[in-house]
Amino acid sequence: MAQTEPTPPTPAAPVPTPTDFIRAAVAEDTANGRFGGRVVTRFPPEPNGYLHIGHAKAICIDFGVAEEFGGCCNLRFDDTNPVKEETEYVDGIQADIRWLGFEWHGPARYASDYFEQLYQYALQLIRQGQAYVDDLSADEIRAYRGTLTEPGRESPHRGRSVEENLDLFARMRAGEFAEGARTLRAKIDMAAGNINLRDPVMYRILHAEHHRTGTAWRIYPMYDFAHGQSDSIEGVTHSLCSLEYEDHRPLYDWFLEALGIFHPRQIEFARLNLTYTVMSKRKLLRLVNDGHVRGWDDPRMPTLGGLRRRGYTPEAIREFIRRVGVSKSDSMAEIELLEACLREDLNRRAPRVMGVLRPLRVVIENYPEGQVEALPAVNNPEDPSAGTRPLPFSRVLYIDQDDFREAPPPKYFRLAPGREVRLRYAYFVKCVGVVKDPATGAVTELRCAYDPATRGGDAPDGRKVKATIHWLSAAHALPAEVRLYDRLFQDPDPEARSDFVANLKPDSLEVIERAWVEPSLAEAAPGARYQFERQGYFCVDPDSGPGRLVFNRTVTLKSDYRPESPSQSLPTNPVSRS
RNA sequence: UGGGGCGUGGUGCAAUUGGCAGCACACCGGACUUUGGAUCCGUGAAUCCUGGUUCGAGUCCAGGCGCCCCAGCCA
Repeated sequence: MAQTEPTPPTPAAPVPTPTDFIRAAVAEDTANGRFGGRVVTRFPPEPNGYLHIGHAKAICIDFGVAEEFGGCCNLRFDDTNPVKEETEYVDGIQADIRWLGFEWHGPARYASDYFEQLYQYALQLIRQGQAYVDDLSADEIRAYRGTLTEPGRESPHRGRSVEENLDLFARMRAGEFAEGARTLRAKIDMAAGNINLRDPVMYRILHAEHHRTGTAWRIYPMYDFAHGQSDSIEGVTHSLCSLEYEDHRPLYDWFLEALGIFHPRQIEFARLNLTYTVMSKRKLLRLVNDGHVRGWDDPRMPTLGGLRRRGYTPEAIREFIRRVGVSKSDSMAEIELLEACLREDLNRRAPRVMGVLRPLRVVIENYPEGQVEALPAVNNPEDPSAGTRPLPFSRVLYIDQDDFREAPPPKYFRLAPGREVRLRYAYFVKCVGVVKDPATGAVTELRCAYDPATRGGDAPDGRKVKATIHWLSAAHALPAEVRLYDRLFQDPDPEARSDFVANLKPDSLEVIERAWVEPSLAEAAPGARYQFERQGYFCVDPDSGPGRLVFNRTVTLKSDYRPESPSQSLPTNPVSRS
């Protein structure tokens, strides 16, 4: 019998209202006194890759359910396959979970902590005549397994005596046999409709070095034999996992039942899918290895590291997961929902600053040469306590090229020849001249006149302007590199394609080498998030250093204005689908 | 008749377990605005199909249809 690890008694916590089928099931178990009212869950990542937004859903469910029911959640690395797993990922995964805002109960655990106990369990099944050593090769096992519609055949070694099985299994452990030479199998039912029950492999021989147990073991348990028993050893009450394990539940239950040990309840939910992105580790790995992105934490990646670098907040991600809900139907959440959660969060907390991405020089002809004045700008209209900061204003400014049209289309309210607009927190200015490059005809400079009476942005005569644009004093602006990200794929469901790589957007990253930001950003620290007024949310990339500012555009602001041609709509805005 | 699961507006989730189909995102329109942001108001839009039970069905029953997962010594 396994000792169930003592877990803190669950206090008479207020039972939360069930909001989904899992919480309803847990609430029912709690009410019925099943598991003595305890609630213990676990998050069981395999340390063979970095966590992504799909894992965030599992994390929020595993940790969230435990927390809501006054229980606890373990972190257990499912490290039963030494050839794929690495310590590097163990650290990254822990950091990501903590960044998301969760803390596991006690130390991080490992399935490999239980290898000896698992071995003893295997011995028990052999003695009970419910497991046997098979000499069939991998190919033979596959052939004997049958197909989805035809039953399998029993292995010729299925009838070995307990003694022989015990001997052979001990020798497997001792390393007497070559990799793949033998396996330990559960004796269940080769005719079962559920293929998982056709004498599943429990142990395979692997002469590989394990990231934690080194070369102590030559045999390693398969997922099915390790997971449920690990849950049992840890006293997990509710083992929440994704839908593809539904077919494994009969096997999960079978092992626990045969062993006669503490029997947790496995409940499955649909994993998260997101439009315009891929979620499988294999595909993400390929994006990294083939150089389609700059690494696991490329801001275009749906990895938690990528989202973090992009400027996402853990709060936004958790809110997104909450809104997506939990169910058993395969579904694909829209990236727009994630972005909505992000904007909601950032709108509340991100300080506003001025940033000019594509500068257009503006000379205020009637503003005194050499004069500089500091105009107060509101740091966050959503948060009065954030105060104001001084913004330097002078004769030569930068505005964004987008904010001027020599021939403005209808509904375009910004600057144009003869038109007056407000420079935010500064003055009304009117465009009185346009300077062009004689060779190309490109607009290189605007000549404007300001109205001194409108200082701060209000006209005493009550005159109105239809647009307010952002600006920077050219002499005071700081240069910055700005990286604009678009979604990685053109198709909302790139995983549906046979070759998802063919669906990559060719220009998902645009680097603006020389953009300008306001001087208050001189000391901006990596990770800091800002709203560049009228443009979007940006964060300081870790590539920044002393004297070098690099910003990532996290997400654009929503805008009612749609340029003339639909193809010019803001890049991160949704492609409309019918 | 291989096994398992799932079908509610464009998307994701609800519906007191048989009682007026609701919320969010998206979309569209309007108000307001010193961010074409935010905020506020509003429109449109759904129960896979066919039968049955019932005063009443998204919910119960029967039969269809569609989609997803499973044939690793991966997890």
